[in-house]
Amino acid sequence: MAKKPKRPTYAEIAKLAGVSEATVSRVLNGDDKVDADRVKAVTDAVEKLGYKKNRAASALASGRTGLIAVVIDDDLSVFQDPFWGTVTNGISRVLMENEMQTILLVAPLEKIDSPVAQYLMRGEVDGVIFLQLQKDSLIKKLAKQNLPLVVNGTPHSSNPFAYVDSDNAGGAYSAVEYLVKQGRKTVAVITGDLTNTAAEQRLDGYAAAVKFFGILESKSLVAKGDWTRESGYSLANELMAKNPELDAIFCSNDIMAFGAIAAIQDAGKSVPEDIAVIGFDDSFLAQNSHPGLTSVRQDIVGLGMEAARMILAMLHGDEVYSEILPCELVIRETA
Amino acid sequence: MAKKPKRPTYAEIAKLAGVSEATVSRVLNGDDKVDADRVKAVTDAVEKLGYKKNRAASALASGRTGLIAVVIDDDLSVFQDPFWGTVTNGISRVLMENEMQTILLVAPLEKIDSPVAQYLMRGEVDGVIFLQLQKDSLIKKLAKQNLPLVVNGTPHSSNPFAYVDSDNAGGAYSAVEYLVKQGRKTVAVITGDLTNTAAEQRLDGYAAAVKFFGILESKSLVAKGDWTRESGYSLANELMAKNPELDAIFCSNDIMAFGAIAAIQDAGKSVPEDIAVIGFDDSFLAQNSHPGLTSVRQDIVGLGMEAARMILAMLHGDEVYSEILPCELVIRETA
DNA sequence: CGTTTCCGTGAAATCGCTTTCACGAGGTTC
DNA sequence: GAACCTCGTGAAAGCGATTTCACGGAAACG
Repeated sequence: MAKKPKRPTYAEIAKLAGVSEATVSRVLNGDDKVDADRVKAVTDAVEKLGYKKNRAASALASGRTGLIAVVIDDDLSVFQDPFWGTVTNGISRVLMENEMQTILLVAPLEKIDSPVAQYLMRGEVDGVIFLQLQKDSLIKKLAKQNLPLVVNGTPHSSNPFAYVDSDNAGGAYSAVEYLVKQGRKTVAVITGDLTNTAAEQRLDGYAAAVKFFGILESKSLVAKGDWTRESGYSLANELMAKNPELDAIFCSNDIMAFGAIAAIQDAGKSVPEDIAVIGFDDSFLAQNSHPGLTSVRQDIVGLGMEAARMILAMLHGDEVYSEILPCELVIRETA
Repeated sequence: MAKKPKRPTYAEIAKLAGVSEATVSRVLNGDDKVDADRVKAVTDAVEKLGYKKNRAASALASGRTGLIAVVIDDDLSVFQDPFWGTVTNGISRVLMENEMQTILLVAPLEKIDSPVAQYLMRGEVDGVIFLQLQKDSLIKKLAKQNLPLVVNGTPHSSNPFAYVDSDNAGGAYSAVEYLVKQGRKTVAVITGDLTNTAAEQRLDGYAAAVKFFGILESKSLVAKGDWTRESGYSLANELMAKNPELDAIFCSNDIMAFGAIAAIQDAGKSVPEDIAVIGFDDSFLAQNSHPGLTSVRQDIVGLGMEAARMILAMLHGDEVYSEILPCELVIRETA
């Protein structure tokens, strides 16, 4: 057990500042209607004593815990992809700056009455940030309880909660735009799992660009992948077989892009000379591969920071709107 | 603000069970000297009311917060490597099962009086798990405060705190052993940054195996890298230049292994026919590369789970010893 | 059989902060 | 100038658990 070095309390501050504890509380919680002199007396005393609020006491008295839960659905993807860890870093930073604590909930929450769900509904935290979309039913129930809540990623339906997401469509659009400006005429796409909104949006961005720039539109240029390397490999082969003119492929993530590159090379063609390839995510993989993968970068830390700011705003009682963060094309060797 | 659905308190339980609140507390905290009948009455009442302890109240009264901090030094590596996120997952799982909360502290804590350090010393958490070695001075100071504390990774000096780590030396040893059994005669090593104990241990494991199996020992076979792809690339070139007989390279991480493979291929040789390559970490990269990288896998989730168990044991007042988790060689195509 | 010890138990104090409520001084209003 | 507000302030009542302390009965002792 940790030895508890006696910490100062309101009692000491109040005595030192010559005011009541109630006033100390008011000052420390930013109540504006306190005489300026007393505010100064209190802040001075706080400074002098090196006072820090006792969170437990504060939580007990106010009902606000100072905790924000970050909920990660515990499937394997989390274990292999640094994406969520990075988002969480962004969240933690912002919350810490605001004297809030980030508590991590890594657990499957299939059912609406799973332990995690109950935990959240019990009011043990002041707000929740979901990484990855969870069952709508749970989220709706929590929202109905008035629990401030932000989701990372775009939800399917229009829902009563705020979300943050990258501009998937815009990122895809800029990838295709770049390919066109490089003189590519026949640009295919390998999508992610289309039950996922990000995959959908990336496809939309591709389609919009193809239309806008007037290059070949064809069903045979759209291959439905599932984010895996294998799907990238086999679909690239299919695309090449069906479209002899093919000179570029936009892949909805980096992993599939690597699969596609392997297929292209195995077919005796070269990247980017014969066929250009662009991925999405600008993952560690893309940065360290050989040749370097041209890819669409998302501001992942930014997603986390923004989510945290939104939660804080909600706690503060402000109206909060969903946000879309821009993506940026990082040009390397494959396109 | 979340609407607080009125939760039951000790008062209700006490009334329903026909005992005093003190007894309720005793039962709920596992005090053994309570009459069996009353224990049953209380547990029944708890069950019936669906009671859950209010953490804030409990923390205030007992001085135990129920929080364990996970401290991640916030440099960029954390953002790009899923390693720490994975460890954290393991930690969170175990803690949650034990009704403890994992709070995440992502921040640089250079100085001994950084905000994070102060936070920890203030007794806001019941224990700390450090990911990655921090300044010894801070850790020692915390240990002196009797704050339960576990470190992930092996510390340099013998220190008064417990740690968990993978068997880096053993993993390296088994990689070299495998290479030898495959008939390789001249096995080089590319080390990580040797100021890091993991890098050191991996080198030690390599050296031990080389000695044990009686293959060529030579300074020219030891190249000091720094974990980066570039160092892997250039050092592989150097190794090939200095050792025409070279037929295998053990790299202390996967990234450098990819650099080495690129160098070997650029030199017109093939992997694994001419030169076999083994990495370390069995990262996402290794699993998705082409050809698949043979690599030493650590039980990363296990590291986290073990660290959490150790902290819990400490909280429980048990004696805790450092632990070393075994590694496993995952054979793919590069060796 | 009187006396000491042991133990399970409940009453009540306590942890440190928040918040309600009432009070009094100073300002308005008619 | 009486009646009515307004507004900053302090006293005090919680928040919901834990823990100390003292009590009474049972067991053990002499």
